[in-house]
Amino acid sequence: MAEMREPTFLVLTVLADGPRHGYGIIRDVAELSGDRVKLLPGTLYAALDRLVAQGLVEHVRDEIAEGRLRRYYSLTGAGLEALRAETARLRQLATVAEARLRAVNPRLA
Amino acid sequence: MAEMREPTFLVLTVLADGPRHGYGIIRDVAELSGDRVKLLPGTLYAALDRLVAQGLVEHVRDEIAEGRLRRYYSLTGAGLEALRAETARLRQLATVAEARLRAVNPRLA
DNA sequence: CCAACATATATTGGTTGTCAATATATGCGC
DNA sequence: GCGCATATATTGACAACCAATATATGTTGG
Repeated sequence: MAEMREPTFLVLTVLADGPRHGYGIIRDVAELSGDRVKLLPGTLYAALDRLVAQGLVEHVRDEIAEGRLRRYYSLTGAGLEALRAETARLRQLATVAEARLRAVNPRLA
Repeated sequence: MAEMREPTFLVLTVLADGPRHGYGIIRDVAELSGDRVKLLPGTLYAALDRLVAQGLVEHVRDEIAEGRLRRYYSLTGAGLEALRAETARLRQLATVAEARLRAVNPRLA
């Protein structure tokens, strides 16, 4: 699996909690990231199409709520595995960088 | 500061340990990542130019070792801060995703 | 009542960082 | 002398993202 960027990672993370529709994902990503990441429509819908094509996400159903169409998406098994792998990679990156940063501090103190 | 990709992040992480020349960064990044990330020359030198232009890295000196030129680069104060911020962001991402993944497991077991 | 705003999906054009490939040159080992 | 590690550099292509715009419905406030 190729490199995954932050917006894509957060989409998968949100979907790990259960099916969501596009706009719901935008809201949840904003909340999950403390309003740091606000997905733009172009980013989100392109990401969903891509993730479906990659088999990490599937389009599960459509709903009409309050007159508006909602397209629901869900994580696949492969998507869950990809999220696990990606999370482990991020954790490892943070861990090695933190070790280096701890080693740097004393020299500056 | 805009989004930082993995190769760029690892370059900063390596430089947190002290000045390095380009090829040394390539070697250290490979080692640091357990051979998972092997920087290509195009990626590295473009990243160094960009980081210098952004003020996160500076070109400190040149050496000639065994007949070959070595261009040494070092983290700036801004670069160290950027690395700290980026590391915190990665840790936060990993943490929230891990929480969701822990919540998902029981439903599947 | 209508204007602004939230909800909801979609497309288009541009930017950016990376990959892939190629280039050049030196030192070392076989 | 040939290949390999060392060392820097450039070019073209691609993938994901941002910015902007578009369309349409429901809700809320003046």
